[in-house]
Amino acid sequence: MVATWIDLNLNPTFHNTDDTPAKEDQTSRSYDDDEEDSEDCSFQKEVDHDHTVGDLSGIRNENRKLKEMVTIVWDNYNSLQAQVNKLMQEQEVLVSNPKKRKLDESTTRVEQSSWKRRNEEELSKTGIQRVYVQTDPTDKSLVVKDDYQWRKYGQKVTRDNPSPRAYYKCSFAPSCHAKKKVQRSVDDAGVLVATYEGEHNHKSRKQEAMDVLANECDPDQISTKSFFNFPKFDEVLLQQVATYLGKDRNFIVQLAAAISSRILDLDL
DNA sequence: CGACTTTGACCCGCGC
DNA sequence: GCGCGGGTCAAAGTCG
Repeated sequence: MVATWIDLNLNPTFHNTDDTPAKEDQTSRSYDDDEEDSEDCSFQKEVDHDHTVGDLSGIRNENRKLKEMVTIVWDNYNSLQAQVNKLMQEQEVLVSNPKKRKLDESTTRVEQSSWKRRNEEELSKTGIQRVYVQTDPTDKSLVVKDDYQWRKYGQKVTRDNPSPRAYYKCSFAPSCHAKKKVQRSVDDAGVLVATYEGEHNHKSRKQEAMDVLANECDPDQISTKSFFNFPKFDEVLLQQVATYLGKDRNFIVQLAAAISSRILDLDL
């Protein structure tokens, strides 16, 4: 049994698209080898330097591609989330307002949509935004993860809902006046309803991460130090991507194949 | 030890 | 004025 250490880090060799292990072999030479052939040490340094520069530009390209992919995934996620919220709001309007439901049933589709639009406009006018999040119904926590950091300051049981309502302030309070209320839906205990009030006067964690990433991609800002200190990325997004990839059979099969081929390479 | 959560008490607006 | 209910405060507890 050969003990094999597998480097699962996103090291500079992962983007090596031409599948030439010769370069990798050069960089992974042992220190003993370097001591033995000290004559061509300077030459070796040059080769290593060129190789490192090549690696860095490769990482830079890879970083750009990843950023583009993440942006696309994030935009798709947001548009889907907006559609879900819209549907949930329409459903809640019909359930929570029997008078309006009766009225809506007897009116035309055009009238229905115009009334709903007015309702949404009223919400946006007051600066209140409602977000619906599907969660595990058995999970009793009132936590809605978003790009901001919140501090819980109260919890109340309200008359119209057996589920308690949690009150959050932005962690940057009192300088930031943003607030949110989180309560389970009366109709579906698996749905958390987050009501946002006020606007943040600072950047979200995602925006900060994107800024850092943008700086990382800037060729003028490039340094080996910043490359290996991977930016603090949006945890939620990362978790979602990880979950998605974990469910993808093809990805798992390809990952297993890549790992096994790497093990075989190391044994040889 | 600081940041955060919990929870009972308090405040305040609204309807009667 | 009184009671009710939603929102907030603040002390105590918890956690890393």
